[in-house]
Amino acid sequence: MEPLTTTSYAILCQLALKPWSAYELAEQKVRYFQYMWPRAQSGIYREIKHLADLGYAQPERSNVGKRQRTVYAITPQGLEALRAWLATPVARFSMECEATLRLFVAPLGTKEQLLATLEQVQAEAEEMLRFLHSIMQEYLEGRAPFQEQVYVRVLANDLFLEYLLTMQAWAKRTRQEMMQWYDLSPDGKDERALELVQRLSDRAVLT
Amino acid sequence: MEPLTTTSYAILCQLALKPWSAYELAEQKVRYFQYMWPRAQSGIYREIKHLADLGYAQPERSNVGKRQRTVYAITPQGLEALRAWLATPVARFSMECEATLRLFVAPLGTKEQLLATLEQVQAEAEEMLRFLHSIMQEYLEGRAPFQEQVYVRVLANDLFLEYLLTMQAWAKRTRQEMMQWYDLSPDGKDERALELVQRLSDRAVLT
DNA sequence: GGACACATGTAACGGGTTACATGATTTC
DNA sequence: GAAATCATGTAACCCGTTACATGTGTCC
Repeated sequence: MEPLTTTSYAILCQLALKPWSAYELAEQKVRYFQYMWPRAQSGIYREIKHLADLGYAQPERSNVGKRQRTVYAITPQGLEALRAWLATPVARFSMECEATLRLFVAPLGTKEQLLATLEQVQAEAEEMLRFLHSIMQEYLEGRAPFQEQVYVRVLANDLFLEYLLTMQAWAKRTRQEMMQWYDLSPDGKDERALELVQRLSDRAVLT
Repeated sequence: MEPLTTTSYAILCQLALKPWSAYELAEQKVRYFQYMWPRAQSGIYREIKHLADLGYAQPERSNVGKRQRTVYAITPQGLEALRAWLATPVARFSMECEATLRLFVAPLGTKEQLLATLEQVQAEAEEMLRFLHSIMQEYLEGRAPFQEQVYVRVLANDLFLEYLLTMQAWAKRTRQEMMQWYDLSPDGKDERALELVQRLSDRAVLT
């Protein structure tokens, strides 16, 4: 009855595939928690307990040597909750990019600072692109975890890829644009700016 | 000294342009708080007080009729803080898209549910695209607020546009792909999936 | 003068974070 | 057998949220 968060459902999604310990979910084992839905480790520990309290996950304590270990499995009620979730309206997608905010007060800083910011954006996009590429190789070689899910996962990775390429390309062309500037003042930049606005305006027309 | 959040700096950015009341910042007047950095109204009220406590913003109380009104102006220390911020490493960009998570457990639901989810993503992207288009028109007609900032703002809007187009195009082609499926089971979808993986893998190679 | 939208806030909760704690295993 | 790292968690703070409160113009 009580509404769960998307993070709760993300965990339930993982449990639907097989039982996991909180540690496994929180660490890099589940890679989409690193990139597609990053959350702090402690939040996962808390949330999975919450799921257990609701009866959506069944904890199973065992011992590895002297250390105790708790593995959670999804329950029939948990599966039911997941199914119900799929029928609800989806949460709005969103993006956060501090670099664009910095552009709004660019004239307060230096051109070098702004270029460095954009370089950082580009580098982070490229780091994730390399990671994504290695994942795609795993699928091609048939050795990915949950290889049998490739037909749906490729659709999610498609978005992730295009999003990263978008970020990378933007950082690149914005740097190039800015490198042609003498400084960050508005002087003489109006005409070119309106040209760009016109281009954006055209592209924003729905087809 | 104490580290502010990006939201604090987003507010400081606005104050750097001119003084505002919390109400003006929180409501739709500042459009990028709606789309580029959406935050709840009450958070803005709290954060701007915080900025005042730190001496980064100067509150000026006045009366409109019988109602009191607080307008905040940036202080020299506030400007200095903004400048210092521009020199720090930028926060990582991020995206959240619940729809991709739902793909991971797609077989639990129905094809219709998934298609509806994707339609919703597409519709939301298109709504924002229409909004962005109207903004671009304002610039072209020279009547945008802060028109003189067009040369930097267009760079931010460029990213926003490409990001929205990416979301829209993805939702569209994923729907089309899925409409060719008989159901959500893996049966017979492997070959096509690996074809798509190969394409993603190729695109992910850095140039 | 009642309804309703505008303007300006406060209260309280929860989910996200960082930081810390502690025992086990491996390494050298 | 000391150090480093792995595995498993707890504590506490803070940002973001929703919900509520209340006064003020405006419309009819």
